[in-house]
Amino acid sequence: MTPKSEKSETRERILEEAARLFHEQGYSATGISTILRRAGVNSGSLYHFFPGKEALLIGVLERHLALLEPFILLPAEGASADPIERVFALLEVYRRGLLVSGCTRGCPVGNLALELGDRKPRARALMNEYFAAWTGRVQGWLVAADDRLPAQLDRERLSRLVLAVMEGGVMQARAAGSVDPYDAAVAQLRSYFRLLASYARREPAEALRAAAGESFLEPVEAAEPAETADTSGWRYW
Amino acid sequence: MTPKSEKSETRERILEEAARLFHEQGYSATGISTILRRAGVNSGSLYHFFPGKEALLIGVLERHLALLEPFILLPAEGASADPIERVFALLEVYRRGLLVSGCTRGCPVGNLALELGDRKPRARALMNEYFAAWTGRVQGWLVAADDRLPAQLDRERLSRLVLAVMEGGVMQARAAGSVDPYDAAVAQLRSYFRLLASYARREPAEALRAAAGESFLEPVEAAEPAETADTSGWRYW
DNA sequence: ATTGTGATTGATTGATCAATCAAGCCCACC
DNA sequence: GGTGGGCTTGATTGATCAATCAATCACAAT
Repeated sequence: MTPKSEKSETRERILEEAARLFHEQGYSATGISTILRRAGVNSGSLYHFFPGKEALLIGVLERHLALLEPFILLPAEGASADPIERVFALLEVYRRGLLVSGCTRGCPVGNLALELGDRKPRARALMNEYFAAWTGRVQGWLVAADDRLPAQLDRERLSRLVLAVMEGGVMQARAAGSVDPYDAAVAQLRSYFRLLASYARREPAEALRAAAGESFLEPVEAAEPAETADTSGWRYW
Repeated sequence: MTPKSEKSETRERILEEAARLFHEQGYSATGISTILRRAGVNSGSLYHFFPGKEALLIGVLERHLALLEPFILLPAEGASADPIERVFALLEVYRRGLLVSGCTRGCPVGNLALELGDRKPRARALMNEYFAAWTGRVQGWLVAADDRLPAQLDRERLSRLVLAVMEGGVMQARAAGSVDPYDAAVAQLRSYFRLLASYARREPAEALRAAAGESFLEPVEAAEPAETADTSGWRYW
Protein backbone atom coordinates (compact mmCIF):
# COMPACT_ATOMS: atom_id res chain seq x y z
CA MET A 1 0.00 0.00 0.00
CA THR A 2 1.07 3.54 -0.67
CA PRO A 3 2.07 5.18 2.58
CA LYS A 4 -0.61 7.49 4.08
CA SER A 5 -2.88 7.06 1.10
CA GLU A 6 -4.58 10.26 -0.02
CA LYS A 7 -7.39 8.23 -1.54
CA SER A 8 -8.59 6.16 1.40
CA GLU A 9 -12.33 5.68 1.29
CA THR A 10 -12.58 6.34 5.02
CA ARG A 11 -10.58 9.52 4.68
CA GLU A 12 -12.91 10.76 1.97
CA ARG A 13 -15.98 9.99 4.06
CA ILE A 14 -14.53 11.89 6.99
CA LEU A 15 -13.73 14.88 4.78
CA GLU A 16 -17.16 14.87 3.22
CA GLU A 17 -19.02 14.84 6.52
CA ALA A 18 -16.64 17.36 8.08
CA ALA A 19 -17.14 19.66 5.10
CA ARG A 20 -20.91 19.42 5.39
CA LEU A 21 -20.90 20.03 9.14
CA PHE A 22 -18.39 22.89 8.99
CA HIS A 23 -20.54 24.41 6.30
CA GLU A 24 -23.81 24.04 8.18
CA GLN A 25 -22.75 24.84 11.73
CA GLY A 26 -19.27 26.30 11.42
CA TYR A 27 -15.90 25.03 12.52
CA SER A 28 -16.01 25.71 16.26
CA ALA A 29 -19.57 24.55 16.68
CA THR A 30 -18.85 21.18 15.08
CA GLY A 31 -17.61 18.52 17.47
CA ILE A 32 -15.30 15.72 16.42
CA SER A 33 -17.74 13.22 17.89
CA THR A 34 -20.48 14.42 15.57
CA ILE A 35 -18.26 13.98 12.56
CA LEU A 36 -17.35 10.47 13.73
CA ARG A 37 -20.98 9.47 14.24
CA ARG A 38 -22.13 10.83 10.87
CA ALA A 39 -19.20 9.27 9.02
CA GLY A 40 -19.52 5.95 10.86
CA VAL A 41 -15.90 6.02 11.93
CA ASN A 42 -14.03 5.69 15.21
CA SER A 43 -11.89 8.42 16.64
CA GLY A 44 -8.68 6.49 16.14
CA SER A 45 -9.29 6.34 12.41
CA LEU A 46 -9.81 10.06 12.17
CA TYR A 47 -6.64 10.80 14.08
CA HIS A 48 -4.82 8.30 11.92
CA PHE A 49 -5.42 10.50 8.89
CA PHE A 50 -5.49 13.91 10.56
CA PRO A 51 -3.24 14.83 13.48
CA GLY A 52 -5.85 17.18 14.91
CA LYS A 53 -8.97 19.19 14.25
CA GLU A 54 -7.08 21.96 12.52
CA ALA A 55 -5.47 19.49 10.11
CA LEU A 56 -8.98 18.28 9.34
CA LEU A 57 -9.96 21.85 8.56
CA ILE A 58 -7.02 22.16 6.18
CA GLY A 59 -8.09 18.93 4.50
CA VAL A 60 -11.61 20.24 4.09
CA LEU A 61 -10.36 23.46 2.53
CA GLU A 62 -8.07 21.57 0.17
CA ARG A 63 -11.08 19.52 -0.84
CA HIS A 64 -13.09 22.66 -1.53
CA LEU A 65 -10.24 23.95 -3.65
CA ALA A 66 -10.12 20.67 -5.58
CA LEU A 67 -13.89 20.69 -6.10
CA LEU A 68 -14.10 24.31 -7.21
CA GLU A 69 -13.25 23.38 -10.77
CA PRO A 70 -15.50 20.34 -11.38
CA PHE A 71 -18.48 21.36 -9.25
CA ILE A 72 -18.58 25.13 -9.61
CA LEU A 73 -16.60 26.51 -12.51
CA LEU A 74 -17.06 23.82 -15.14
CA PRO A 75 -20.86 23.66 -14.71
CA ALA A 76 -20.95 27.43 -15.19
CA GLU A 77 -18.88 27.13 -18.34
CA GLY A 78 -21.03 24.25 -19.52
CA ALA A 79 -24.16 26.34 -19.13
CA SER A 80 -23.16 28.76 -21.82
CA ALA A 81 -20.43 29.49 -24.32
CA ASP A 82 -21.01 33.20 -23.84
CA PRO A 83 -18.43 34.46 -21.36
CA ILE A 84 -20.75 37.02 -19.79
CA GLU A 85 -23.54 34.49 -19.43
CA ARG A 86 -21.03 32.26 -17.67
CA VAL A 87 -20.70 34.85 -14.93
CA PHE A 88 -24.41 34.68 -14.24
CA ALA A 89 -24.50 30.92 -14.64
CA LEU A 90 -21.89 30.84 -11.89
CA LEU A 91 -24.10 32.99 -9.69
CA GLU A 92 -26.95 30.64 -10.54
CA VAL A 93 -24.91 27.72 -9.15
CA TYR A 94 -24.84 29.37 -5.75
CA ARG A 95 -28.51 30.24 -6.00
CA ARG A 96 -29.22 26.56 -6.42
CA GLY A 97 -27.09 25.80 -3.38
CA LEU A 98 -29.22 28.21 -1.39
CA LEU A 99 -32.46 26.73 -2.66
CA VAL A 100 -31.65 23.05 -2.12
CA SER A 101 -30.55 23.80 1.44
CA GLY A 102 -33.41 26.12 2.37
CA CYS A 103 -31.02 29.08 2.50
CA THR A 104 -28.79 27.46 5.10
CA ARG A 105 -25.80 26.78 2.87
CA GLY A 106 -24.17 29.28 0.60
CA CYS A 107 -20.48 29.36 -0.20
CA PRO A 108 -18.74 26.91 2.13
CA VAL A 109 -15.47 28.83 2.06
CA GLY A 110 -17.14 32.17 2.72
CA ASN A 111 -18.54 30.96 6.02
CA LEU A 112 -15.17 29.75 7.22
CA ALA A 113 -13.43 32.91 6.00
CA LEU A 114 -15.50 35.09 8.30
CA GLU A 115 -15.50 32.66 11.22
CA LEU A 116 -11.79 31.93 11.34
CA GLY A 117 -10.39 35.29 10.31
CA ASP A 118 -6.65 35.24 10.70
CA ARG A 119 -6.53 32.90 13.68
CA LYS A 120 -5.50 29.96 11.46
CA PRO A 121 -2.92 31.32 8.99
CA ARG A 122 -2.68 28.12 6.96
CA ALA A 123 -6.43 28.03 6.56
CA ARG A 124 -6.57 31.67 5.61
CA ALA A 125 -3.96 31.13 2.90
CA LEU A 126 -6.10 28.37 1.40
CA MET A 127 -9.25 30.49 1.51
CA ASN A 128 -7.39 33.32 -0.16
CA GLU A 129 -6.21 30.88 -2.82
CA TYR A 130 -9.80 29.77 -3.32
CA PHE A 131 -11.03 33.31 -3.82
CA ALA A 132 -8.11 34.07 -6.12
CA ALA A 133 -8.94 31.05 -8.29
CA TRP A 134 -12.60 32.06 -8.35
CA THR A 135 -12.05 35.67 -9.32
CA GLY A 136 -9.22 34.67 -11.64
CA ARG A 137 -11.55 32.53 -13.70
CA VAL A 138 -14.24 35.20 -13.77
CA GLN A 139 -11.60 37.68 -14.85
CA GLY A 140 -10.68 35.32 -17.66
CA TRP A 141 -14.27 35.29 -18.87
CA LEU A 142 -14.42 39.08 -18.71
CA VAL A 143 -11.26 39.27 -20.78
CA ALA A 144 -12.73 36.80 -23.23
CA ALA A 145 -15.77 39.02 -23.59
CA ASP A 146 -13.32 41.41 -25.19
CA ASP A 147 -15.14 44.04 -27.25
CA ARG A 148 -18.47 43.23 -25.65
CA LEU A 149 -17.31 45.20 -22.63
CA PRO A 150 -15.68 48.65 -22.60
CA ALA A 151 -11.99 48.39 -23.40
CA GLN A 152 -10.86 50.50 -20.43
CA LEU A 153 -12.88 48.43 -17.98
CA ASP A 154 -10.72 46.96 -15.21
CA ARG A 155 -11.52 43.24 -15.45
CA GLU A 156 -9.85 42.33 -12.21
CA ARG A 157 -11.78 44.88 -10.22
CA LEU A 158 -15.01 43.78 -11.78
CA SER A 159 -14.30 40.15 -10.90
CA ARG A 160 -13.76 41.18 -7.28
CA LEU A 161 -17.11 42.94 -7.41
CA VAL A 162 -18.79 39.82 -8.76
CA LEU A 163 -17.41 37.69 -5.93
CA ALA A 164 -18.44 40.31 -3.39
CA VAL A 165 -21.97 40.35 -4.75
CA MET A 166 -22.16 36.55 -4.55
CA GLU A 167 -20.84 36.33 -0.99
CA GLY A 168 -22.75 39.35 0.26
CA GLY A 169 -25.91 38.16 -1.44
CA VAL A 170 -25.60 34.72 0.11
CA MET A 171 -25.13 36.29 3.51
CA GLN A 172 -28.28 38.36 3.18
CA ALA A 173 -30.21 35.34 1.96
CA ARG A 174 -29.15 33.35 5.00
CA ALA A 175 -30.18 36.14 7.34
CA ALA A 176 -33.50 36.62 5.58
CA GLY A 177 -34.23 32.93 5.12
CA SER A 178 -35.09 33.72 1.54
CA VAL A 179 -33.28 34.02 -1.78
CA ASP A 180 -34.94 37.36 -2.46
CA PRO A 181 -32.04 39.56 -1.31
CA TYR A 182 -29.65 37.41 -3.32
CA ASP A 183 -31.83 37.73 -6.40
CA ALA A 184 -32.07 41.48 -5.89
CA ALA A 185 -28.31 41.94 -5.70
CA VAL A 186 -27.69 39.68 -8.70
CA ALA A 187 -30.41 41.39 -10.73
CA GLN A 188 -28.79 44.74 -10.10
CA LEU A 189 -25.43 43.34 -11.15
CA ARG A 190 -27.07 42.02 -14.29
CA SER A 191 -28.38 45.48 -14.99
CA TYR A 192 -24.87 46.86 -14.64
CA PHE A 193 -23.55 44.30 -17.11
CA ARG A 194 -26.25 45.15 -19.63
CA LEU A 195 -25.29 48.74 -19.33
CA LEU A 196 -21.65 47.97 -19.95
CA ALA A 197 -22.60 45.81 -22.92
CA SER A 198 -24.71 48.61 -24.37
CA TYR A 199 -21.69 50.83 -24.28
CA ALA A 200 -19.50 48.36 -26.00
CA ARG A 201 -22.16 48.03 -28.70
CA ARG A 202 -21.76 51.80 -29.20
CA GLU A 203 -25.46 52.39 -29.01
CA PRO A 204 -26.83 55.94 -29.27
CA ALA A 205 -27.35 57.92 -26.09
CA GLU A 206 -31.09 57.22 -25.87
CA ALA A 207 -30.65 53.46 -25.97
CA LEU A 208 -27.95 53.70 -23.31
CA ARG A 209 -30.25 55.70 -21.10
CA ALA A 210 -32.92 53.08 -21.43
CA ALA A 211 -30.46 50.37 -20.50
CA ALA A 212 -29.41 52.24 -17.35
CA GLY A 213 -32.82 51.92 -15.79
CA GLU A 214 -33.56 48.32 -16.51
CA SER A 215 -33.10 45.86 -13.69
CA PHE A 216 -34.96 42.71 -14.63
CA LEU A 217 -33.41 39.32 -14.19
CA GLU A 218 -33.34 36.77 -16.94
CA PRO A 219 -33.13 33.30 -15.45
CA VAL A 220 -30.29 31.24 -16.79
CA GLU A 221 -31.28 27.79 -17.93
CA ALA A 222 -29.31 24.95 -16.47
CA ALA A 223 -27.00 22.87 -18.58
CA GLU A 224 -25.48 19.52 -17.81
CA PRO A 225 -22.27 19.88 -15.83
CA ALA A 226 -19.28 19.49 -18.09
CA GLU A 227 -17.20 17.07 -16.07
CA THR A 228 -13.58 16.68 -16.92
CA ALA A 229 -12.24 15.43 -13.62
CA ASP A 230 -13.38 12.19 -11.98
CA THR A 231 -15.80 13.32 -9.31
CA SER A 232 -17.71 10.07 -8.94
CA GLY A 233 -18.90 9.56 -5.42
CA TRP A 234 -18.16 13.12 -4.37
CA ARG A 235 -20.94 15.18 -3.03
CA TYR A 236 -20.77 18.90 -2.76
CA TRP A 237 -23.88 20.68 -1.62
CA MET B 1 -33.88 50.58 41.85
CA THR B 2 -35.75 49.76 38.73
CA PRO B 3 -36.15 46.02 38.43
CA LYS B 4 -33.67 44.33 36.04
CA SER B 5 -32.10 47.59 34.95
CA GLU B 6 -31.27 47.82 31.28
CA LYS B 7 -28.60 50.38 32.03
CA SER B 8 -26.44 48.56 34.57
CA GLU B 9 -22.80 49.43 34.13
CA THR B 10 -21.82 45.78 34.58
CA ARG B 11 -24.34 44.68 31.99
CA GLU B 12 -22.92 47.15 29.49
CA ARG B 13 -19.37 45.97 30.13
CA ILE B 14 -20.41 42.36 29.59
CA LEU B 15 -22.18 43.26 26.35
CA GLU B 16 -19.22 45.26 25.10
CA GLU B 17 -16.69 42.50 25.71
CA ALA B 18 -19.03 39.81 24.40
CA ALA B 19 -19.59 41.85 21.25
CA ARG B 20 -15.87 42.28 20.70
CA LEU B 21 -15.13 38.60 21.28
CA PHE B 22 -18.04 37.35 19.17
CA HIS B 23 -16.81 39.66 16.45
CA GLU B 24 -13.20 38.57 16.62
CA GLN B 25 -13.55 34.84 17.20
CA GLY B 26 -17.17 34.06 16.56
CA TYR B 27 -19.98 32.94 18.85
CA SER B 28 -19.12 29.28 19.32
CA ALA B 29 -15.40 29.86 19.70
CA THR B 30 -15.94 32.37 22.49
CA GLY B 31 -16.14 30.89 25.97
CA ILE B 32 -18.15 32.45 28.77
CA SER B 33 -15.07 32.34 30.98
CA THR B 34 -13.14 34.52 28.52
CA ILE B 35 -15.91 37.11 28.54
CA LEU B 36 -15.94 37.07 32.33
CA ARG B 37 -12.18 37.54 32.58
CA ARG B 38 -12.05 40.37 30.04
CA ALA B 39 -15.03 42.14 31.57
CA GLY B 40 -13.78 41.64 35.13
CA VAL B 41 -17.01 40.03 36.24
CA ASN B 42 -18.03 36.82 37.96
CA SER B 43 -20.20 34.22 36.36
CA GLY B 44 -23.07 34.82 38.75
CA SER B 45 -23.31 38.43 37.61
CA LEU B 46 -23.47 37.45 33.97
CA TYR B 47 -26.19 34.92 34.61
CA HIS B 48 -28.02 37.48 36.68
CA PHE B 49 -28.49 39.62 33.56
CA PHE B 50 -28.60 36.91 30.90
CA PRO B 51 -30.24 33.51 31.46
CA GLY B 52 -27.77 31.80 29.11
CA LYS B 53 -25.27 32.23 26.34
CA GLU B 54 -27.94 32.58 23.68
CA ALA B 55 -29.61 35.40 25.61
CA LEU B 56 -26.24 37.10 25.68
CA LEU B 57 -26.06 36.73 21.91
CA ILE B 58 -29.47 38.37 21.59
CA GLY B 59 -28.30 41.20 23.81
CA VAL B 60 -25.22 41.70 21.67
CA LEU B 61 -27.31 41.82 18.49
CA GLU B 62 -29.73 44.29 20.06
CA ARG B 63 -26.74 46.41 20.96
CA HIS B 64 -25.47 46.30 17.38
CA LEU B 65 -28.90 47.36 16.20
CA ALA B 66 -28.93 50.25 18.67
CA LEU B 67 -25.42 51.33 17.64
CA LEU B 68 -26.06 51.14 13.90
CA GLU B 69 -27.53 54.60 13.88
CA PRO B 70 -25.02 56.58 15.98
CA PHE B 71 -21.84 54.74 15.00
CA ILE B 72 -22.43 53.79 11.37
CA LEU B 73 -25.22 55.68 9.67
CA LEU B 74 -24.93 59.13 11.25
CA PRO B 75 -21.17 59.38 10.66
CA ALA B 76 -21.82 58.53 7.01
CA GLU B 77 -24.46 61.22 6.81
CA GLY B 78 -22.20 63.66 8.61
CA ALA B 79 -19.44 63.08 6.07
CA SER B 80 -21.42 64.58 3.23
CA ALA B 81 -24.72 66.19 2.43
CA ASP B 82 -24.67 64.56 -0.99
CA PRO B 83 -26.79 61.41 -0.80
CA ILE B 84 -24.61 59.45 -3.20
CA GLU B 85 -21.43 60.44 -1.39
CA ARG B 86 -23.08 59.18 1.77
CA VAL B 87 -23.19 55.71 0.28
CA PHE B 88 -19.45 55.72 -0.19
CA ALA B 89 -18.84 57.41 3.13
CA LEU B 90 -20.71 54.46 4.64
CA LEU B 91 -18.43 52.05 2.82
CA GLU B 92 -15.50 54.11 4.09
CA VAL B 93 -16.67 53.52 7.66
CA TYR B 94 -16.23 49.78 7.20
CA ARG B 95 -12.92 50.30 5.49
CA ARG B 96 -11.74 52.08 8.59
CA GLY B 97 -12.94 49.20 10.71
CA LEU B 98 -10.85 46.85 8.61
CA LEU B 99 -7.78 49.07 8.86
CA VAL B 100 -7.85 49.70 12.60
CA SER B 101 -8.22 45.97 13.25
CA GLY B 102 -5.64 44.78 10.74
CA CYS B 103 -8.37 43.25 8.58
CA THR B 104 -9.65 41.04 11.38
CA ARG B 105 -12.91 42.84 12.01
CA GLY B 106 -15.41 43.83 9.38
CA CYS B 107 -19.15 43.93 9.90
CA PRO B 108 -19.89 42.35 13.28
CA VAL B 109 -23.35 41.23 12.23
CA GLY B 110 -22.15 39.73 8.97
CA ASN B 111 -19.86 37.33 10.77
CA LEU B 112 -22.63 36.09 13.02
CA ALA B 113 -25.08 35.85 10.13
CA LEU B 114 -22.94 33.29 8.34
CA GLU B 115 -21.88 31.45 11.48
CA LEU B 116 -25.29 30.97 13.04
CA GLY B 117 -27.41 30.55 9.93
CA ASP B 118 -30.92 29.58 10.96
CA ARG B 119 -29.97 27.65 14.07
CA LYS B 120 -30.99 30.53 16.33
CA PRO B 121 -34.25 31.93 14.93
CA ARG B 122 -34.45 34.87 17.32
CA ALA B 123 -30.90 35.89 16.42
CA ARG B 124 -31.58 35.53 12.72
CA ALA B 125 -34.61 37.81 12.98
CA LEU B 126 -32.44 40.49 14.59
CA MET B 127 -29.74 40.16 11.95
CA ASN B 128 -32.36 40.43 9.25
CA GLU B 129 -33.71 43.53 10.96
CA TYR B 130 -30.19 44.96 11.03
CA PHE B 131 -29.69 44.40 7.31
CA ALA B 132 -33.12 45.80 6.56
CA ALA B 133 -32.36 48.98 8.51
CA TRP B 134 -29.01 49.28 6.72
CA THR B 135 -30.36 48.84 3.22
CA GLY B 136 -33.42 50.87 4.08
CA ARG B 137 -31.32 53.88 4.90
CA VAL B 138 -29.19 53.48 1.78
CA GLN B 139 -32.37 53.17 -0.22
CA GLY B 140 -33.51 56.45 1.31
CA TRP B 141 -30.33 58.15 0.14
CA LEU B 142 -30.76 56.73 -3.34
CA VAL B 143 -34.30 58.04 -3.43
CA ALA B 144 -33.07 61.42 -2.22
CA ALA B 145 -30.56 61.46 -5.09
CA ASP B 146 -33.68 61.72 -7.22
CA ASP B 147 -32.83 63.02 -10.71
CA ARG B 148 -29.15 62.35 -10.22
CA LEU B 149 -29.90 58.69 -10.86
CA PRO B 150 -32.02 57.22 -13.66
CA ALA B 151 -35.69 57.44 -12.83
CA GLN B 152 -36.43 53.80 -13.60
CA LEU B 153 -33.60 52.58 -11.39
CA ASP B 154 -34.80 50.17 -8.70
CA ARG B 155 -33.49 51.81 -5.54
CA GLU B 156 -34.20 48.85 -3.31
CA ARG B 157 -32.30 46.44 -5.50
CA LEU B 158 -29.38 48.79 -5.71
CA SER B 159 -29.27 49.12 -1.92
CA ARG B 160 -29.12 45.33 -1.65
CA LEU B 161 -26.22 45.38 -4.08
CA VAL B 162 -24.42 47.98 -2.00
CA LEU B 163 -24.76 45.87 1.15
CA ALA B 164 -23.61 42.78 -0.73
CA VAL B 165 -20.53 44.61 -1.99
CA MET B 166 -19.68 45.76 1.53
CA GLU B 167 -20.11 42.32 3.13
CA GLY B 168 -18.48 40.45 0.29
CA GLY B 169 -15.65 42.93 0.14
CA VAL B 170 -15.02 42.64 3.87
CA MET B 171 -14.96 38.87 3.55
CA GLN B 172 -12.33 38.97 0.82
CA ALA B 173 -10.28 41.48 2.80
CA ARG B 174 -10.28 39.17 5.82
CA ALA B 175 -9.22 36.21 3.72
CA ALA B 176 -6.51 38.21 1.97
CA GLY B 177 -5.33 40.01 5.08
CA SER B 178 -5.45 43.20 3.07
CA VAL B 179 -7.98 45.88 2.20
CA ASP B 180 -7.08 45.62 -1.49
CA PRO B 181 -9.95 43.32 -2.51
CA TYR B 182 -12.36 45.53 -0.58
CA ASP B 183 -11.03 48.62 -2.32
CA ALA B 184 -11.29 46.92 -5.69
CA ALA B 185 -14.94 45.96 -5.21
CA VAL B 186 -15.85 49.41 -3.88
CA ALA B 187 -13.97 51.15 -6.70
CA GLN B 188 -15.93 49.15 -9.23
CA LEU B 189 -19.16 50.05 -7.48
CA ARG B 190 -18.10 53.68 -7.61
CA SER B 191 -17.56 53.34 -11.32
CA TYR B 192 -21.08 51.97 -11.66
CA PHE B 193 -22.49 54.92 -9.77
CA ARG B 194 -20.60 57.39 -11.95
CA LEU B 195 -22.07 55.72 -14.97
CA LEU B 196 -25.58 55.95 -13.58
CA ALA B 197 -25.00 59.60 -12.74
CA SER B 198 -23.77 60.30 -16.26
CA TYR B 199 -27.05 58.97 -17.57
CA ALA B 200 -29.11 61.08 -15.30
CA ARG B 201 -27.12 64.10 -16.44
CA ARG B 202 -28.26 63.17 -19.98
CA GLU B 203 -24.78 63.38 -21.36
CA PRO B 204 -24.10 62.61 -25.02
CA ALA B 205 -23.18 59.08 -26.00
CA GLU B 206 -19.45 59.73 -26.16
CA ALA B 207 -19.28 61.07 -22.62
CA LEU B 208 -21.28 58.09 -21.41
CA ARG B 209 -18.89 55.74 -23.11
CA ALA B 210 -15.97 57.42 -21.43
CA ALA B 211 -17.65 57.07 -18.06
CA ALA B 212 -18.23 53.34 -18.57
CA GLY B 213 -14.55 52.58 -18.60
CA GLU B 214 -13.42 54.60 -15.64
CA SER B 215 -12.83 52.76 -12.41
CA PHE B 216 -10.76 55.04 -10.22
CA LEU B 217 -11.58 55.54 -6.59
CA GLU B 218 -11.87 58.96 -5.05
CA PRO B 219 -11.15 58.75 -1.36
CA VAL B 220 -13.86 60.21 0.81
CA GLU B 221 -12.63 62.66 3.42
CA ALA B 222 -13.66 61.93 6.95
CA ALA B 223 -16.02 64.21 8.79
CA GLU B 224 -16.75 64.40 12.47
CA PRO B 225 -19.43 61.92 13.48
CA ALA B 226 -22.76 63.68 13.85
CA GLU B 227 -23.89 62.32 17.19
CA THR B 228 -27.49 62.67 18.15
CA ALA B 229 -27.83 59.83 20.62
CA ASP B 230 -25.84 59.61 23.83
CA THR B 231 -23.10 57.11 23.09
CA SER B 232 -20.65 58.22 25.74
CA GLY B 233 -18.65 55.32 27.02
CA TRP B 234 -19.73 53.02 24.20
CA ARG B 235 -17.09 51.51 22.06
CA TYR B 236 -17.78 49.96 18.76
CA TRP B 237 -14.84 48.81 16.73
C1' DA C 1 3.35 -19.75 7.21
C1' DT C 2 5.51 -15.51 8.80
C1' DT C 3 6.28 -10.87 8.96
C1' DG C 4 5.53 -5.87 8.20
C1' DT C 5 2.46 -2.09 7.75
C1' DG C 6 -1.51 0.56 7.23
C1' DA C 7 -6.02 0.86 9.15
C1' DT C 8 -9.40 0.24 12.83
C1' DT C 9 -11.26 -0.33 17.42
C1' DG C 10 -13.21 1.97 21.51
C1' DA C 11 -12.36 2.88 26.25
C1' DT C 12 -10.17 6.61 28.49
C1' DT C 13 -7.79 11.00 29.55
C1' DG C 14 -7.62 15.79 31.32
C1' DA C 15 -9.24 20.11 29.90
C1' DT C 16 -12.78 23.16 29.09
C1' DC C 17 -17.52 24.08 28.50
C1' DA C 18 -22.03 26.42 29.97
C1' DA C 19 -24.57 26.80 33.87
C1' DT C 20 -25.84 26.55 39.05
C1' DC C 21 -26.41 28.12 43.69
C1' DA C 22 -25.99 29.24 48.52
C1' DA C 23 -24.11 32.93 50.71
C1' DG C 24 -23.05 37.56 51.40
C1' DC C 25 -22.78 42.51 50.01
C1' DC C 26 -24.58 47.16 49.11
C1' DC C 27 -27.84 50.58 49.61
C1' DA C 28 -32.35 52.79 49.07
C1' DC C 29 -36.34 53.23 51.77
C1' DC C 30 -38.96 53.57 55.77
C1' DG D 1 -31.46 50.82 62.57
C1' DG D 2 -33.84 47.42 60.46
C1' DT D 3 -35.59 45.30 56.22
C1' DG D 4 -35.75 43.75 51.50
C1' DG D 5 -34.24 43.20 46.93
C1' DG D 6 -30.82 44.13 43.27
C1' DC D 7 -26.35 42.69 42.60
C1' DT D 8 -21.94 40.11 43.39
C1' DT D 9 -19.08 36.33 44.88
C1' DG D 10 -16.67 32.07 43.48
C1' DA D 11 -16.54 27.25 44.26
C1' DT D 12 -18.79 23.58 42.03
C1' DT D 13 -21.53 20.69 38.82
C1' DG D 14 -22.11 17.36 35.01
C1' DA D 15 -21.61 17.45 30.19
C1' DT D 16 -18.90 17.73 26.32
C1' DC D 17 -14.61 18.73 24.21
C1' DA D 18 -10.32 17.32 21.47
C1' DA D 19 -7.04 14.00 21.73
C1' DT D 20 -4.53 9.52 23.23
C1' DC D 21 -3.18 4.81 23.01
C1' DA D 22 -2.57 -0.13 23.51
C1' DA D 23 -4.60 -3.72 21.19
C1' DT D 24 -6.30 -5.80 17.15
C1' DC D 25 -7.42 -6.46 12.36
C1' DA D 26 -6.72 -6.90 7.16
C1' DC D 27 -3.72 -7.95 3.85
C1' DA D 28 0.36 -7.70 0.75
C1' DA D 29 4.99 -9.27 0.32
C1' DT D 30 8.23 -12.94 0.75
